[in-house]
This record gives sequence, structure tokens and C-alpha cells, in this order.
Amino acid sequence: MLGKTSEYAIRALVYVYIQNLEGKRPGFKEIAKKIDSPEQFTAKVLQNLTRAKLISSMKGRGGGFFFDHPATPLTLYEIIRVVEGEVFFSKCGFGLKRCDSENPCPLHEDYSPVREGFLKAVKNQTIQALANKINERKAVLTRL
Amino acid sequence: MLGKTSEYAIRALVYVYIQNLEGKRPGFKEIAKKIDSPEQFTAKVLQNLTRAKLISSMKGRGGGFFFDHPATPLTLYEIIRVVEGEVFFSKCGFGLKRCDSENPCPLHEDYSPVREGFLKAVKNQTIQALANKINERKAVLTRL
DNA sequence: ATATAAAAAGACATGTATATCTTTTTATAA
DNA sequence: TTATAAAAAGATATACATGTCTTTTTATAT
Repeated sequence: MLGKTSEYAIRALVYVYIQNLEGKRPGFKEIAKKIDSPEQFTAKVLQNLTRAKLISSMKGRGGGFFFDHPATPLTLYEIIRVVEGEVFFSKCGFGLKRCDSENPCPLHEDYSPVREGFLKAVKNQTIQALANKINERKAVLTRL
Repeated sequence: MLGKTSEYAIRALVYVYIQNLEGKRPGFKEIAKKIDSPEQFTAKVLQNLTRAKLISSMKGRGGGFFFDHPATPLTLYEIIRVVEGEVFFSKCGFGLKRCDSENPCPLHEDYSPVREGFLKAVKNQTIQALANKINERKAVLTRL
């Protein structure tokens, strides 16, 4: 469903958020280690998230990644949109160039509720909520 | 969601099924043209479906692709399983190596219903049912 | 000022999905 | 039995996602 890039992005942001709560600004090496992702690639992903203003960064000694406005909910939808592009949420499950309820592909009736369910889930779910689950030991960020 | 290969596979099988109903055995060139897919790549996809016994083929003059048992329902699930592999249906939406209700990722609760919805849809939907929609003009196979 | 630690940037490498081209095999028709 | 039409097979090409390495920029501490 999601590409690795989106997966790393979400996991990384959750980790950064959790560390920020404790007043820390983790760097990409630490982040990659904690979310079990390739170090340099994770650096690139974080760089793109920074460019897209989903997160901020400081260079130099004591630098790292952090949220400017940690209290503002950041939905998974916004992250996926930045990483995968808006079309990700509207593509026809059958591969047709245009497909809607007026002119459906034969799979439209079954597929569009699934797609809507996914959209709803990622629009309602936030980095903050996921971080809470981690902190409450109701879920984990990594598993080897 | 699905890769192009699965999309072409499903569209091609629907077209073959419809043609078979009229006593014809289309070749890959005709199929590719009718489902708007790249000719040679479609040949490869059909070759794989034939190897996997989802469809049969005849070489030589008058040859082409056809179903041995057109009446036996062929679910999209079986096609996707062959093309994408079984893991396609169980991958964690968060990217964890292992993830289930016992040891969930933070997204599990929201994502697994979506994944189950998709699984249910493709297990209930068949090539025959999709072909019927096409024949009844309730859906289309291609749109440019 | 200088050394250090960190992200940013650019170049490069690998892998996988997607796509094309050419040759071979095989069934049928003439 | 020869020509033809079709799928199968193999080799190659392209695009994009994923991953790594090296250099540059920048902030901080000494």
C-alpha cells in the first residue's frame, strides 16, 4: 500500500515527536537506528520532510530535527500527500485513467469504499495520536 | 494499491473471458489494444498467467488465450496472489516486520480493517462478475 | 579563530517494476 | 511439406524507488 519512503517518514516523525516531548532533538543517525531504517536514506526522507515544512531542523552542534508547533495535529494524510503525491488517494483500483461513480470501472463499486476507508483512517490519525500509543505501551515503533 | 501488472492481468482476463463467450480466442496483440496496455508487456503477463494455469493458450495459427473452465469462478484474489504474491495481503501498513493484534503497530487498529475490506472485495469479486458488468454496459474496460 | 558536530547537498549504486525487441517453438492451413 | 500465424522465451532497455558515499554548509563549543 504505502511505499517504504512513507513508512520511514511516518515512523521517523513519530520518533522525533516523542523525543521532542522530552526536550530532545534527535539526529538522523539516531532516528534511523530507533526506527530500523537505512541511515542515509532516512536522512534524505527527513530532508524532504523539512523542505515540505512538516518538520524543522537545525544544523551544527546540538542540531537535529524537531517540530515547530508540536501541538498542531499532523495527520498521516498530510505526510502521505507530501511523500507519495495527491493522486495516491484517487487512483482507480482497476488502472483506468478516469473512473468515478458516473463512469465506473467494473471494480469501482467494491474498491472505492476501501479507498475511502483508507483515506478516512489517515485523515483521522495523527503523529501525536500514534506517539501516545507508543508512550502508553499500546503499540511499538519497531520490531526486529 | 495494485501494481500495473495486476491491473493488466485482471483487465486482460476479463477481455479474454468476454471474447471466449462469443467463441473467440484473442491473441495478445488484440488484447493489449482492447485493454489499452503495452503489447509486449501484456504478452509477458499473459505468459505468466498461463504458467500459473489461470488461463490456457494455444500456439500457432488460430491460437490465442482462453479459459479451460469458463464456468468456474475466478476471483481477483487468486489473480493478485499469483501476480503480487501472498504477502501482498498481510503486509503491515506501517512497515513493521511482524504486526498483529497481539503486537500491533500504532496504525494497526485503523489499517487492518481497510486491508480486510480489500481482501473481502477481491475474494468476492470474480472475472465472470466483472465481465457481466461490462456486457450489461454497467462499467467499462478501458477509458482513454 | 578553530575544532567539532550536525544537516544539506550532490553524485553514485542497486533493485525492482515496467517495457521493448528479437529469436524460437509450435500448431494450422495451403 | 512449406508458408504462416501465433505464443513462448530470452535478451535488453528504461524508469522509478530505494539505498549509499562523499563533500559542503552551518551552528555551537572551546
